[in-house]
Formats: sequence, C-alpha cells, structure tokens
Amino acid sequence: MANDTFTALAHPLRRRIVERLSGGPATVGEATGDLGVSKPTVSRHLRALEEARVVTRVIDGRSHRLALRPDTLAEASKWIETQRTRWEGLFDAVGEYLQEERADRR
Amino acid sequence: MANDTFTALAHPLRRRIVERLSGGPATVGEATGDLGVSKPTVSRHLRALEEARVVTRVIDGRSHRLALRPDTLAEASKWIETQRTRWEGLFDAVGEYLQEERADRR
DNA sequence: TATATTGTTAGCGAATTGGCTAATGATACG
DNA sequence: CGTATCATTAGCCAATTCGCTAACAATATA
Repeated sequence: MANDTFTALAHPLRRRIVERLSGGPATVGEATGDLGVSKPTVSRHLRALEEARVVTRVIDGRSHRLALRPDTLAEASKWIETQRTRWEGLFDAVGEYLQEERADRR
Repeated sequence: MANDTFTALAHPLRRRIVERLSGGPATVGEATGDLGVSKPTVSRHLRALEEARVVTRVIDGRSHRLALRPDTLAEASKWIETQRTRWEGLFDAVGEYLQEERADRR
C-alpha cells in the first residue's frame, strides 16, 4: 500500500525536503528556510509527503515537528531492488547473448 | 544526473511496465498486452521511461526491444537508502528521547 | 508493388499540479 | 485581552500530464 511514495519523491523540492529531514526532524519554518519558496508551498509539499507516509507530523502547540518514516522509504527502495535484481538474475541464468546486450547498455 | 527517475516511476502504469520488463526485454506490443490502455499510450510511457534512462531501446527492423537499465534503478534505490540510513543513524548516536519518537511513528 | 505489421506523431480535451498572495486558525506571551 | 508567531486554507492562474483516436512512417512479406 501507499505506493505513491514515488509520486511523493518525484518533485525536486520534496526530495530536498527529505534530504533536509534525513538530518533530523524539523518544523515547517525550518524546512522552508533555504528552499526559495513560500511557506504555504512547503506546507503543501509536506502534506503530500505526509499523505504518502514519507514523513510523520507531531504537533506540539503551534509548531509542527516533521520526521522521516524509514519504513516507507525502505518499502520503496525494496520495490526498486526487487525489479533490478530480478532483471540481473536473468543474466546469471542465461549468459552469452544477453551479456552482449548488457554491454550495449553502456 | 537523471534524477527524474522518480518521476518516471511515479506513474502506476509505468511501474507495471517496469515489473513486466524485469522479467525480460519486450517489444512495445508485448508490453501493451494486458495493460488495458492503447498502444500509443504505452509508447508514450516507454518514451518517458527511456528519457529517464530507466529503460533502453534497441530497434531491430520494425520492432523495438525494450530493456531495463539496472544502473539507473540502482542509483534511485541508493538515494532512498542514503536518506533512510542517515535518518536511522541519528538514533544510534542519540538514544532515549528519539527512541520514544521512533515508537510514536508506529 | 501492394498489403500487413509494428510503432510513433499529431492533436484534442479533461484533470492535476505547483506556485503565489491574502486571509484564517490556533497557540503563546506580554 | 491584544499581539506576535507558526502554520494551514482559499482561491487564482499557468503549465503539465494522461488518455484517446486518427493519421503517418517504416519495415517486412506475398
């Protein structure tokens, strides 16, 4: 479930936010800091990340503390690795002909 | 480079195509098969995947052979894992307080 | 050369996305 | 209570995305 993790990570700004949060939790204001966009915009992106379960929000008074959800990130990278290793597995099984194609891919 | 890998993977249909291709190369027609959309639509998605370097295309006469690019997939999953492990690393370093937050995230 | 096969391009509309500013909510603090 | 602070909501507009059908391009085959 929650497979629009990739949709959440598709936007460059949201990836920058994730990179920011990987260094520790932050408030909306802190996350907005150096991104060069307005706070409502960041708020919107954080909501998208939250709905995709890439981040969690803990509301403490008037400040919101945003944090990454490693479980969701793990799911996403696992999906990718599943596809990649399945593909790679083809070569282990077959050999010659496919190995050439592999070289083609530069 | 090629960081819109996530944009490429954001679309459900494109993920299905990737899953299909992880089982081996396929032509446009083969990829279209059971997806329930028109061939021009699949053609378009394949082009998107190609531009994002998620797949390569080898044209052989009138049929195009599409194949996954494991290198691009590896880059993407690596980015995710970098963020995730950086986040996880915070807990190894700190402890108590953050451990509680960790439990909150269910 | 005529026809079939494989795929792309063109062009259309509906829907979604992403940014902004202005206004609103809600909590903290003097 | 009044004001500042942290954040979301509302509403607008431009741009992009996604699907379709119809038409075209290119290669194979009879």
